[in-house]
Amino acid sequence: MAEEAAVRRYDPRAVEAKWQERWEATDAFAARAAAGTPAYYVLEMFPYPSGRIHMGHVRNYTIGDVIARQHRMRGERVLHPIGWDAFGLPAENAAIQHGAHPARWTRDNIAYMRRQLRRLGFSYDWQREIATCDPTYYRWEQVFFLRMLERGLAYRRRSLVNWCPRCGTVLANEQVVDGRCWRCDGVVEERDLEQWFLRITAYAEELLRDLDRLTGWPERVVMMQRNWIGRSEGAEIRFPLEGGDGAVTVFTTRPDTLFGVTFMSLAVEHPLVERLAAGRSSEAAVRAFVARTRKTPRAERALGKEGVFTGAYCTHPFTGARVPIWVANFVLMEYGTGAVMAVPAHDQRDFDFARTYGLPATVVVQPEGEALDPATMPGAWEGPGRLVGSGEFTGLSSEEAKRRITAALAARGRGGACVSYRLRDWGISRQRYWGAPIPVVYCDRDGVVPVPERELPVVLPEDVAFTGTGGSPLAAHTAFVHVRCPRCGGAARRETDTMDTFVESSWYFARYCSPRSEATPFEPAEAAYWLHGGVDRYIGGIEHAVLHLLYARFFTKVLRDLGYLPLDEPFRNLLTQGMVIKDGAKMSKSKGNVVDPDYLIERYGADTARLFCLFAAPPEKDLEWSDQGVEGMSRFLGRVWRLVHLLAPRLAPAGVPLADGAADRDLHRLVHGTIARVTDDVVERLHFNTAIAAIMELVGGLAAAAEAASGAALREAVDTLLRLLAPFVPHVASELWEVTGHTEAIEAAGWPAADAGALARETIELPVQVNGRVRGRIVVATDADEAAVLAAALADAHVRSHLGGRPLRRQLVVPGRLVSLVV
RNA sequence: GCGAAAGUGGCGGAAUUGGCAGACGCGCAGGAUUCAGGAUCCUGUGGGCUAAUCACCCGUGGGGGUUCAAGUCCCCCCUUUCGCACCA
Repeated sequence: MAEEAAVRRYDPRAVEAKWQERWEATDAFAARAAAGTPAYYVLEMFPYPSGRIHMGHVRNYTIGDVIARQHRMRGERVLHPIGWDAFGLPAENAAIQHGAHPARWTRDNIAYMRRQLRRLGFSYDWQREIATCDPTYYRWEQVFFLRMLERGLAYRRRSLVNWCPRCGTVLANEQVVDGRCWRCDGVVEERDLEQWFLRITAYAEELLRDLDRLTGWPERVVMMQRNWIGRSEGAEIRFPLEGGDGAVTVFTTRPDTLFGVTFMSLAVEHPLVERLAAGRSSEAAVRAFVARTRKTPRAERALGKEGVFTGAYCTHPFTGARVPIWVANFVLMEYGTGAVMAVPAHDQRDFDFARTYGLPATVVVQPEGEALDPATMPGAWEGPGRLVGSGEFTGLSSEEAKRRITAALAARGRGGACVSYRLRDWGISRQRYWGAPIPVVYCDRDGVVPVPERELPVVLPEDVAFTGTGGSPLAAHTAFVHVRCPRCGGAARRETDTMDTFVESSWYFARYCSPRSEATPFEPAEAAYWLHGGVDRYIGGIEHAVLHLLYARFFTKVLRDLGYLPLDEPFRNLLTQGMVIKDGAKMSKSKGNVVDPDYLIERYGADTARLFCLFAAPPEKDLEWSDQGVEGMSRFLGRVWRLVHLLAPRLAPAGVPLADGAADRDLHRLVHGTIARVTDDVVERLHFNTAIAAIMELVGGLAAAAEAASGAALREAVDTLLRLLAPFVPHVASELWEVTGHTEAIEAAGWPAADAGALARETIELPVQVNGRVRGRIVVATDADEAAVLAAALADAHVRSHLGGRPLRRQLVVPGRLVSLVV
């Protein structure tokens, strides 16, 4: 085409730089509250400043940006902030290995990544940027900690932690993968340390109950949290020790099997073990077993059930029978009471253990239509049935027996109903430098003393030495460690552990409402406006399904109870985006299959990168990387660029009426059909791939109709096309908006509304089925009645030949859909 | 083992409430333009049968069922991915 030579070439670099500068200069995406105007808060999980962004970030933030931009165009006030989850171990490792101070390393990384995010054109309110390593941020975290300490929600206790000898540090549970360190792959050991805990278990019931309210969350995530909290209803039962001194208390979900108990199993860490074995012939064997088991990593313990008899007995609460007490490697001290009543006939673990050690089994639950025999059973019967050999409870169903036995235990003072959770309190102490200091000191006289609030923040000192050996550098910083006791003024020692970085990410979403506020963490008016019932849309990876998303829910409830936030749940709607896959595996440095976003922006531009991430798959599914797919998106934008330039001189001014005639009417209909589809896809379904497909069809239709359509119809079509494109590819849409004569920013143009009238058609084509197969198509008036449609169907020659003159057994007209004939 | 999600052309994917399977893109093929390549534009593209882009048959992991009509609903099975994993 001769005209094409005149069209300016599409140069993404120049276009994108131009608009990014303009957005920055005008602070275009500042979130400003406006009473009476709807607020919309869209948030993507903030990044760890690792050095460079990866394609997963690009995908995550592009999804959020489309939503933010679309809501802005709908006239809502949008809060779309960004920040940095800036504390963490990699910064400290960089210091040890390369000598760069964690603060410096982190700041440099943030600077580089911030530039990358700007180059992608994300519409953040940069005035609200936060970094969690900033004392003005973690200061509030220290305040929260003190408040939790006052309420007993933070407490100190000795416990077993994961220790990686090769890294010389404690690891969080989530950093232990199959018993090995996630970074060096070394075998993780257990260590007994004093640790700070947050009492998340106090909120177990509410955290579980409120899952039902999270209707905007993926069912999968709700399920994972439900399993993680792991609520079990059952009974606590006390078995008095023989000799009259105390009892073994167990938790069981199967009180109905109580009469089938043939022994007890205690965890090796159980406090009774030592006392029970003391002075007996079994003492040496028990000690050896306990010592050996405690040295064995959890993962290896699971390989076989082992145990040893303590020599001691307890007494059955109903029968008075002697029950031997064993120590077993598979019993967990952290769950229930650390002691299990063993019922080999009705629990597979007990069955296996009993087989190994020749212990007896007693059947007390008989399944319908079967007679179990302990001698011949291939395994335990764990299902329901009717009770046998269970005294006064014999004959009851297992469900009924659970209730009655629990009640009888309570009446005798031998136990009662009990609820147990799998959820454990959250250990937040980290023997690491690069984290928020825990604001307490230890005084020989006064014990644990909180740092007075007026002295906060306890600032993390920067003048420390990184040797990589001998524990946290903080412990060697004498000015930091040696302090006066705030209570007695005597010599005291400061806590040198820092907080788990998951603490910072548990409340950052709320800080964005008033990130510079110094008087209070959350200004009530701002929080009320933006957080009306939670973040409207939260977007991030499924890997946080339990940890971060559970901690943030917990923190929100605590902050509510402390009077800081009027909020029960942090995230109203959650979108978990899939991974970015290449050559069949998740993109990762170790697999060598990463695509560098910088390269992509350099070669194709940010708009192409964004468009590809959105088009290749719906957001919740994994995205398969395709170099050719990227080319395709680049081609599409080039086509739009040329088409709009070509049509620009022909566009009528706004307000000129459409011409009569099919050309304008058809284009008008296509335009409004596209608006309806794209709006539904973006707002309701969040399926950007089909939204983009619809826009592509509009581009195709527009190109085909261009010659016959009037300047007015072209104006409507081109303006609409650009507005629909704006959230996805904001730079090129902005540029073309200018090219087509607009002086106002495209963001101000608003989101187009579909005109239902434009979609109306005079005629409609319907398929006609004969015996369930399509045998013809008829064109009828849209408002034709059933008889007219049927007559048209029966008049179709091809349909008639398939009917073969046979009488109709059934005829069906589904209005607007099809005609179905049966012979 | 328990729990969940998924399985559709050569590939990514679409089909929103049971109503024309394969939208859109990639790839491929043919053509136009071009010295050539690239770029761009046009046409075709599930399989079979066929001279045919007529018609007909088959087709959404496999097998059965419900229905005028099933990718979609029901039952059984297979495969893959993810999560939890001795939780008493």
